[in-house]
Amino acid sequence: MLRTEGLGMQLYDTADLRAELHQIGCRLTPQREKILKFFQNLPQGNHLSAEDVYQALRQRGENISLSTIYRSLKLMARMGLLRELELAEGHKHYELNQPYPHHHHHLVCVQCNRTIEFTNTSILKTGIKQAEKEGLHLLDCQLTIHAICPEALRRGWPSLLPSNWVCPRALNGTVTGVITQN
Amino acid sequence: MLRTEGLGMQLYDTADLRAELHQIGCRLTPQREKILKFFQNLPQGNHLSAEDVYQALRQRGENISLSTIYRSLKLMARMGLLRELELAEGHKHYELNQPYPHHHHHLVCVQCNRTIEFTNTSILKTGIKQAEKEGLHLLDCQLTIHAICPEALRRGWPSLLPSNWVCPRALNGTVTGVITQN
DNA sequence: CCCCTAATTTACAATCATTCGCAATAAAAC
DNA sequence: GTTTTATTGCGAATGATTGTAAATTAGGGG
Repeated sequence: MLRTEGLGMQLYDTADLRAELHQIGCRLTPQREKILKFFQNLPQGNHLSAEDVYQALRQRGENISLSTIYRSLKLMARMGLLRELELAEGHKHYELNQPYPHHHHHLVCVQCNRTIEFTNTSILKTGIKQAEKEGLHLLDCQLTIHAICPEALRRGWPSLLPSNWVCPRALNGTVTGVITQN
Repeated sequence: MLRTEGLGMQLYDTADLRAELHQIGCRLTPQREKILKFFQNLPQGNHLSAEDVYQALRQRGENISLSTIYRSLKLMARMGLLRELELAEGHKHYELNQPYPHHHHHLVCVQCNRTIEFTNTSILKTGIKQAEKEGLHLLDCQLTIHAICPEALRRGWPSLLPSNWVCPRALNGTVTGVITQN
């Protein structure tokens, strides 16, 4: 249903989501629908934790329990609707799992946690090919590059950084959101 | 020192490790040396948690505290000596970060946690290029493919699996260790 | 070779993201 | 509508990981 090569989706409306859920014996609940909609309306480059989603929905007057958020995020990640990201912050982050034209990867500075998104179609192709070769159904495919910025290196690293020092790269705009083409 | 394109290493002896540590203001301790040696003598395909390392060293009569294991693993991952893997088990796993000929990636079934390793040189090239482009020093670069095996899909998924059911693919040999060439 | 200082280890406590158990609720099949 | 069974919500529990403070040790300088 609207999938591109088995990975991610373009747009899921209520009926699509219900169908997808029913297919695996699950039900469509208002909570699940709201959570997915929330991600679908989020600007590119947002990586949210369960707590983030909880707070954001709460501010919109939607009182969905934190447990339900956790359960829904995990479920949707396993369905391939969301991507579970393991960047550098010590807890999982989620984003919409988008198909080809928007499918992207992450470059993270382990010192300042700045995250740069970039696209690369050959990686996706590799993922699809590899899953197919093993006879598995692809859910997600992400290249994560861990790196360290030169500013942090120069200051002495990893233990010599004064605890109040902030990596200069972290100050250039937001932590996430930059997209570069390959 | 023995690096290949700035990623990973072939062999680190005591002097190399000391030099690398000193360069960033850290000291070579017997604990750190033993932990790295331990990983260097491990067969390909092992992904160990901090607890695993703790137990393994303890069995060899090396009593290194769990805290030290945690700190050393993190330090060495940040140095690019080890890779921190976020597969599907809910805790981090580590393996030696090896350069080009042995550098590899992971395909994981989110249902049975079976992990398949595969190599692909173009991905490493992409990682190197991308880090360079952003002016960052590359530490690691890993493609993680999340997928689900057809056996689990057929049984109804994700909630219909009886709790005592084991995905058949999980029974084909060990959970980790298979290497396929691209 | 010994001293000194800062880095490190250790044991233990603390944290904090995530999960669990269970009663209450509500999809959706009939 | 009734029934079945997935799901929610709450609070408690879990468990990986990190913090703390005292004791130890690496390694540079005399």
